[in-house]
Amino acid sequence: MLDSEKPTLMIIDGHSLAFRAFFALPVDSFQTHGGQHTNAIHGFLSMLLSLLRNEKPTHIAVAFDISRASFRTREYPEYKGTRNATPPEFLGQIPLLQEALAAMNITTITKEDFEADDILATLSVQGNAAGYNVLVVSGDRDAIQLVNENVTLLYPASQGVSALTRYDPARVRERYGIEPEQYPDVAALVGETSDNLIGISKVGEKTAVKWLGLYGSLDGILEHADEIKGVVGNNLREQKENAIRNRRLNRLVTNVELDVVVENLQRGAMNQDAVKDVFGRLEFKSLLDRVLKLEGADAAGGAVAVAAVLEEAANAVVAPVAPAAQNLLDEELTKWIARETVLAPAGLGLTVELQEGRPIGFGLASLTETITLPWQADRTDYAPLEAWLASDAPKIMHDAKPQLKALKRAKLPFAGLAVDTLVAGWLLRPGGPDKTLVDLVTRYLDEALPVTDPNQLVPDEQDGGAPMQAWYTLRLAPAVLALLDEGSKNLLAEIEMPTLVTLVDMELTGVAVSHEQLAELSSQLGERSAGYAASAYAEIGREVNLGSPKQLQDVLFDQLGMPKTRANKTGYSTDAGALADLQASNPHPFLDLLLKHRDSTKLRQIVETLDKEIDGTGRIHTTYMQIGTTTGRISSNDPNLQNIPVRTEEGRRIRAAFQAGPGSECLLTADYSQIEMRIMAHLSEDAGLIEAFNAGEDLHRFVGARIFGVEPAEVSNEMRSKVKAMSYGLAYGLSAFGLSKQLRIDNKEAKQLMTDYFARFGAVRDYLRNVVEQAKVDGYTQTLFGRRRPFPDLHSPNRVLRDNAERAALNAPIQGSAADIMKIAMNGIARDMTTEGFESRMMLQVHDELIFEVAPGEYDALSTVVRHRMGTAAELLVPLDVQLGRGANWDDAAH
DNA sequence: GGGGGTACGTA
DNA sequence: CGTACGTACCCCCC
Repeated sequence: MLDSEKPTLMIIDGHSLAFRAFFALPVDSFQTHGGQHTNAIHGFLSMLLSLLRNEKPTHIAVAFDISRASFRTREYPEYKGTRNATPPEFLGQIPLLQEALAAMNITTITKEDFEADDILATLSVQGNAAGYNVLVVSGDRDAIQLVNENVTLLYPASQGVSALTRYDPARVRERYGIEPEQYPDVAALVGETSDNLIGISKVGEKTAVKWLGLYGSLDGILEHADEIKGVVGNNLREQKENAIRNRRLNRLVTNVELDVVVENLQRGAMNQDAVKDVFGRLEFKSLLDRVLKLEGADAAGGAVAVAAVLEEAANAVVAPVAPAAQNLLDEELTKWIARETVLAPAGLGLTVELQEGRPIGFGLASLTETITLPWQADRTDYAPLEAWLASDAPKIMHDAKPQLKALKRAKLPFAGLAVDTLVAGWLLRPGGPDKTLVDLVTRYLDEALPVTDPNQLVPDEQDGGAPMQAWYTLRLAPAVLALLDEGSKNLLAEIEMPTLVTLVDMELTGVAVSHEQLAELSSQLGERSAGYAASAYAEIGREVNLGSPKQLQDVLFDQLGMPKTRANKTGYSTDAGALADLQASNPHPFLDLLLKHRDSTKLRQIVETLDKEIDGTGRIHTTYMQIGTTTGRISSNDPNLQNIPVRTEEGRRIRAAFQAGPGSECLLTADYSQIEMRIMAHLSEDAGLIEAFNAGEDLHRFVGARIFGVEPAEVSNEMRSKVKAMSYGLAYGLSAFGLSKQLRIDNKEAKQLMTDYFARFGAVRDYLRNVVEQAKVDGYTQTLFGRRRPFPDLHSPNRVLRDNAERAALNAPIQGSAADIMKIAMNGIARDMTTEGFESRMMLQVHDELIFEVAPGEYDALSTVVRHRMGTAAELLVPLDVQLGRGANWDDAAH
């Protein structure tokens, strides 16, 4: 039987998880108007609802302790004796929780003289024997001993209960270096403070694991106790009774006599009235929504499916039902691929099933058949699959990037990505809500993608396994493509799909970052912030949270009596601009200290975030979001490497920590200078602006000379910075008001500046006006390479919405064309680097900048490729200027 | 724990 | 009353 066909039994340690929830959630924030505390119940139920949604257990039970007393306390009265008295706020929450569970038709189990753990152990053994996939949910590490091939432990990842870590045997081995059944031996040796079980002195996890590796078990260790040297050896011999006692007590009982059998724990319908009553009394509004939605989801899904079948029947068309997956090998698989490829020349659907970034299975689909292929890293009998993956045979995928990353990690060559439906859907509706296969299938096929087999072990799988996903993806692709205009289809094939493949390599490559430098920087910034904070407190004679806008308002506007700043939703602004205004009108040392404190804490926070992301090889791997923006840009997250500071000296020290990794020679940075202004010159065909770029003169100096009627050499710094702000602001829809504010000049002067600017560069104004007018007619804007962005709000009666849409519309073609150009350049560079066999790697993209790690001896050749590809990515009326830099780190490599 | 709000880093 | 993002913290809610 396949795992996915087995029923799933979920057994939960109610007491341990409720107790964790109690400490994870603030007790004061969760109480009813009647004063009943509810934080433990809330936390537990919230976790439970997530589990029900993600894991879809067919059978479920929650076990509770009856009291602290059990056979263990009779045997060893000190057992759990160090525990503090149960907090009074926790008392009383358990019966209410049990009442809520009863309303949800979930069985709760208790057993006199036993702990909840023993009930879990007993049910786990029974479920395993009866052929269930068993999910044990517990906050007690002793449950690790229950893990085996069919039993997975979900253990809270941190203090709370929201994130659960899956412990299967492999994960236990990885985390503890032992087999699951050996865990009690480790715990017996080390001891368990929370249970008041004292272990062997000086023996920690490392030593215990080492001994187990040598002697296999606790018994083996004790037999060979004489062979163990040193102080720990003595301790073992002297204190072995502790270990023996601990082992006796931490062995879970697997034959507790229970009133229920596993088959009777089947999930049934909730009693909705009872649920509403209990949740109502607990005053859980959002949880009630969630629980009713969960219950309703099954029913609604069924209704839609029935309706779809009825409708199809009426039309006398065969209902779209995914073909059952076949499992083929060797010649059969070869034949299948060959045959279906001929029948479906547009491509086959492919879904790589992942677990923690590794491939664990493949789903292939033609329109009429699907194939399922489980995968293990060491298997070698899938030659036909590997050959097909590596070939140019077209593949149609959904959200291919993580899948392609996984293939690369598994060293499986891949080629032939024809369409990614996620990206195609984004081109159709950038900014739309479509993020998943379910979203797109609903919208473009008007079908409900079947909910997965409820026995599925993998969480968040709502779409029916890899073969079925592949089948829906294959059918979705033409539905989406049919709605794309020719330009967008071209953009998809020529720019976006190659970009996706390029990003795969960049993400896997990552960038080397010095932990030492970041740590040093962090401590310096930490000391600095502490100093600023102390001085700031001294100025106002008390300590406040400088990070709290609310508390700052008290200080500034009440205590110091400063004039009110710009209003926002929660009071008055305390942002850097507002504080600078205050400093000008009401100078006070506190303001300056506050700004400096903000600056240093912000930088420190960035440093800390980055430091945490450095992996075992000293590198940081960001994830690029190809569909993350409405304009066509790429975004970066976890961590965001596109907003690393650069403007201040301190910020640049962070960049200096990004360096050429071991074995490489240096970093190369390449950026487009003023690409958006160049695009404006191109699109507007403004003669003055084109001349400015062709003159080779400093742009702002050139423009300043025209506007102020002086020679370029006579343009002062002040004039230049005004012109610069004006030029950049243009592409954002800047108003005279905004310009005056930014430059801190009066509105009249700003207006004059704009008038003078457009007197010389009138085509720019005409172009910007025209973009908006055209967008009103078409309903969308378009970039140089045909990327469209719809703007429904241009006709909104709401002035604010309309104005916002106008500014976004005039910016979209400019920002978007720059994004197109950069993507074209990246793909060209990646292609050249592959075909010419470079060892160097492209690592980062920051909108108009690329960063490479240069292999020894490759700098000159690489810089030639980069300059060429970036410089020729588009043919504009003005040259594309590319600045290159070289250095040992990102800061040095900036020119 | 999660959402809204504010603030701020980048292009 | 300047476009496009992502993240962290505070605060308040459940």
